Amino acid sequence: MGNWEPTFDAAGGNSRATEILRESAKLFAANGYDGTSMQDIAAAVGIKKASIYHFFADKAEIHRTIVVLSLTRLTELVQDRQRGLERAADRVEAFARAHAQHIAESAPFYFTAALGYNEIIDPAAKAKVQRMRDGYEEALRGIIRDGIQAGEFRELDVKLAARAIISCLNWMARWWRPDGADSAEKIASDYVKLIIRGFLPDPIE
Amino acid sequence: MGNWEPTFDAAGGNSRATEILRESAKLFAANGYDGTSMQDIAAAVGIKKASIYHFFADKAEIHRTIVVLSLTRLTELVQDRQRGLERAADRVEAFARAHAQHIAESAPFYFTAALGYNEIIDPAAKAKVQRMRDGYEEALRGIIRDGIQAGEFRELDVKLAARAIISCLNWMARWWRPDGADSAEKIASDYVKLIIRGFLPDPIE
DNA sequence: GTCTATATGGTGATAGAC
DNA sequence: GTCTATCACCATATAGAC
Repeated sequence: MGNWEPTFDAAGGNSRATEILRESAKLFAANGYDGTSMQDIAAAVGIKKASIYHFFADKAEIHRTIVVLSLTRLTELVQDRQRGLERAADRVEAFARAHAQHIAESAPFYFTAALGYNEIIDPAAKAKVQRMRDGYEEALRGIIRDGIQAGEFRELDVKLAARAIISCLNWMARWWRPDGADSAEKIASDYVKLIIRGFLPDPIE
Repeated sequence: MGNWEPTFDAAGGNSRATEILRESAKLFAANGYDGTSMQDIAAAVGIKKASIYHFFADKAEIHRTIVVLSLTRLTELVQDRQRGLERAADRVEAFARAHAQHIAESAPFYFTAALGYNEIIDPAAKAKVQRMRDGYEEALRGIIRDGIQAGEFRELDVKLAARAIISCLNWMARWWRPDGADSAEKIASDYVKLIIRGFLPDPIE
């Protein structure tokens, strides 16, 4: 269904654990953390719920693992895709398209990672996720800063600008569905072009 | 804590019902719908949980009521605040500021309304909320359309533009906290100005 | 590694006294 | 309008056989 699946193999290389993570991600996304029972997960995998505890200490650990893996994949993706491009506008667009690709490939998975990490109770894990998210945003800020330095963008509030774009992308994960008219990547690209260009008409010569 | 509270009185005029709604809103926002038990709500109000059922048929009705009241208040607020202004840019900004005011005044309350309405199972209520949200977005689209017609904005994708601004506002409800450096209204205003102006420098004369 | 069986506790909701 | 008492259910998690 998407190439985020293989990354799950990083979680120990165990195939059954991978299955549990994958099915859990779908269920968490569809029904929420509390709305998903261990019984639901077991049924989706095709085992009994007690068997899950052979691989994960508890339900929270499943969720935590999903969030970290998803954020790791997201960060890799956006970094890779913008690298090599010259113009800052193109780099921002590539960044956004990569984010959108991650949403499209792993809608349920992403959803949990980006929006549901509040469920993480463990303080250490929470801090780690926060750090990952900060690093992710900082990557976009760096691109925008480069654009200003190159004279391609005006002197603007970098933090605000990065936040505006990421807000559009994160919110998109809430409403976008694969069966819609436009692909996630197209919408992301349109957002970026609209925001970079602004609403104002060309000045009259 | 905010002037959304009086609107609760529309819910029958009963003071105890109002208390239940207010405390529930806070708890839903803090811990989620599933993460909030009838016991939690009762304790916050200072009654026993069985008493809640004298005012509301079930837990879902409490949530549904909160969502509808919040969206009603939000729609009134954004409509009122932009009326009378002339320039489309000012009207968009007033719209966004009003939305931000609603977030600031009733952060927990708003949160539930804007982001948690997925919890609504009842199809009729769900449709109603969807209609209210559509009406809300359409109000912003109307302002942008006016701006294009007046030549103040260029010919742009109105739906996308409205969605971009609302994405920023909705996402802000996720991360903004009253003790931060900037007020919600200031951030909303900055978002709008940034997006309307765009990232590009003035053309060299 | 997977199972059956079960411990333990919290949940939404109801009955009925006052 | 608020209470006590309780029901029926489902949750997470564990024990221990195979």
